[in-house]
Amino acid sequence: MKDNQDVACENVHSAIQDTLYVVNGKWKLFILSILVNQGKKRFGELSRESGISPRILTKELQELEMNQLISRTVCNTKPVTVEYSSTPYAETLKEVIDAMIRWGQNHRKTITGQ
Amino acid sequence: MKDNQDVACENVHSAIQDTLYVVNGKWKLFILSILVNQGKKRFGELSRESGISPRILTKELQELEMNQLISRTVCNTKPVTVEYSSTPYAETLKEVIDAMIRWGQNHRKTITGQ
DNA sequence: CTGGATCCATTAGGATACTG
DNA sequence: CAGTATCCTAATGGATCCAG
Repeated sequence: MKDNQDVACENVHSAIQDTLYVVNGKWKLFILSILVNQGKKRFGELSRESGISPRILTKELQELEMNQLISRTVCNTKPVTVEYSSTPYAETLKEVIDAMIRWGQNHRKTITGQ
Repeated sequence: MKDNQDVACENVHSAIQDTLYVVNGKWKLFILSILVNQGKKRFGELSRESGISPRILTKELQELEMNQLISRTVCNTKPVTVEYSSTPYAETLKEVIDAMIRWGQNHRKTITGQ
């Protein structure tokens, strides 16, 4: 294991940085957790439920779409509505998201003294 | 599971936000991954290996220490050296760290076309 | 309804030089 | 060696107005 670790050392470091680069900031993993766990949402729903202002939400959604983690569908309604949903590729992040949810739940118990 | 999800919905959201609040920024999880996987490091080692400038590193380490995720030990050397190491509580974050390392490795393969 | 445009305040992050 | 001080840039976030 030591040997493995030594040779893999550089890769391990760049790996976690690669992930942090894709899901950087306060919002991306949060948005993904909503879409992955609850399915598709419209722009307004996301804005309301997350508390993210439209300007920031637009930017975050565009970056997530660039990384193939969400898809954007314009609906033929009047006025137009737009649905965002997580892609199959985003499902591969579920392991990360779930681990963070579990840790957050446990951490809250810990700091509030159970 | 639907029922569970509905009642747990608010908690799930705040949970991931709680986690993101503790390990916010580009560096905290990266620093933790080094200390968790490689054991204790001195300030200078961390700065060199991570590429984080001293000012930022100091700030990040202080915040991690405040959250009981790392411990700081001043050694009786001349000149003084300081060792940082992950705490047992940081081990509970290993699940998150490892998931992010695995995802980053896979993501790199994906975007470079395997 | 979606989301772009503008303006402004706050914060995060980086480079460099310097002190105990 | 460890960490501060100073200075600066970029990113983040909120408010509001507006257009397709």
